[in-house]
Amino acid sequence: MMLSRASKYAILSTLFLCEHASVDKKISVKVIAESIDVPSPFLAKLFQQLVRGKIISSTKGPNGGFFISEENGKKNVCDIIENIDGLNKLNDCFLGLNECDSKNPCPVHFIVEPFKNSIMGKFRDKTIMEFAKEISEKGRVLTLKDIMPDIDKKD
Amino acid sequence: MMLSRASKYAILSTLFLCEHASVDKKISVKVIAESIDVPSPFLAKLFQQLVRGKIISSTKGPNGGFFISEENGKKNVCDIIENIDGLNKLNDCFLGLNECDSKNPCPVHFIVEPFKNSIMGKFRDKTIMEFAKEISEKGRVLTLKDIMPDIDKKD
DNA sequence: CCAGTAAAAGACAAAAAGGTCTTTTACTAA
DNA sequence: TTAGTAAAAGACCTTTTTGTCTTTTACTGG
Repeated sequence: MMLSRASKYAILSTLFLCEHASVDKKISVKVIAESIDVPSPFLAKLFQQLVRGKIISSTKGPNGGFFISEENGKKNVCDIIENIDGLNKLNDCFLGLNECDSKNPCPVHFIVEPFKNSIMGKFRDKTIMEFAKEISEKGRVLTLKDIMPDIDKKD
Repeated sequence: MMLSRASKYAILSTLFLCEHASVDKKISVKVIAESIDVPSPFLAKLFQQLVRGKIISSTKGPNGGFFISEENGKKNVCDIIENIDGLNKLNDCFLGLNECDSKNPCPVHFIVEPFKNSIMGKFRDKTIMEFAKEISEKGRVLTLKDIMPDIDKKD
């Protein structure tokens, strides 16, 4: 039950887009990659997939870039994970057993289960837009480096 | 914060040894590998490391094999994880941020934190021997295939 | 002390994850 | 309509993880 680095990048950068981008303020991979501190060609690849999965949107050309459409904003974090890792990754047994449930639990099943439910709940209950909003209201910074580069003054 | 397959194998097979092996009933890699349903040369490698880390014990030759000494039995699950993956693997931020604490939490920090504490507690509070005992008392089977091969009738 | 057994050691192979680079396509503004 | 910009696509490389194989070493029972 754990996320690949790709998923983590995807979650962080999508939330980043929620906070900082919109239809008329698109952001390029390079800028996001630097803000989130992630290799940009790798992020570019990821973004292609997220676009195909309708998690984020993009337009090419000058003033092009990535952003969150209204439709995109309604997705939730589970959708992101599902799109990159497949949702089962989070549901899989902590110790890797392929049969593991309350009837036939692995040694740590009853420790892990409540957590899984709690986190999946959080990840499903709110849209990414709500999630991002909640985070920014709590004064939480999404970037690794808490220094925000001057994205906002462009345009 | 997640385990490699190696760690999972290590935990399962160590608990298996706790239940089924002792100084005068050593078990070979092959038997364990089959019971736990794990590739045996891979397990063999892992076991070498676990022996070096004093998590399990071994003797070569006829009637040789792996077992849990009294000293070994006092280790806990964290020791196993630490020996294979390094303990930080479990402590790392869920989203991969390298700065993530209550002062500067990642978006899911407060969801993940209680779980981490709870599971680490469970993994540290009991020795592997106690852990294994508790599991078998609860009628819990450790193997993937709940069919136990006929290890017990040997010797 | 010899034959056989089982782990130790370490070289090797395969697959997956992570990361990079180049070319093509689409768009926009001058 | 053309020049430049930025994503799309896909080939390619690197590292890590997982898994295999062969040889050596240690022990034991006869």
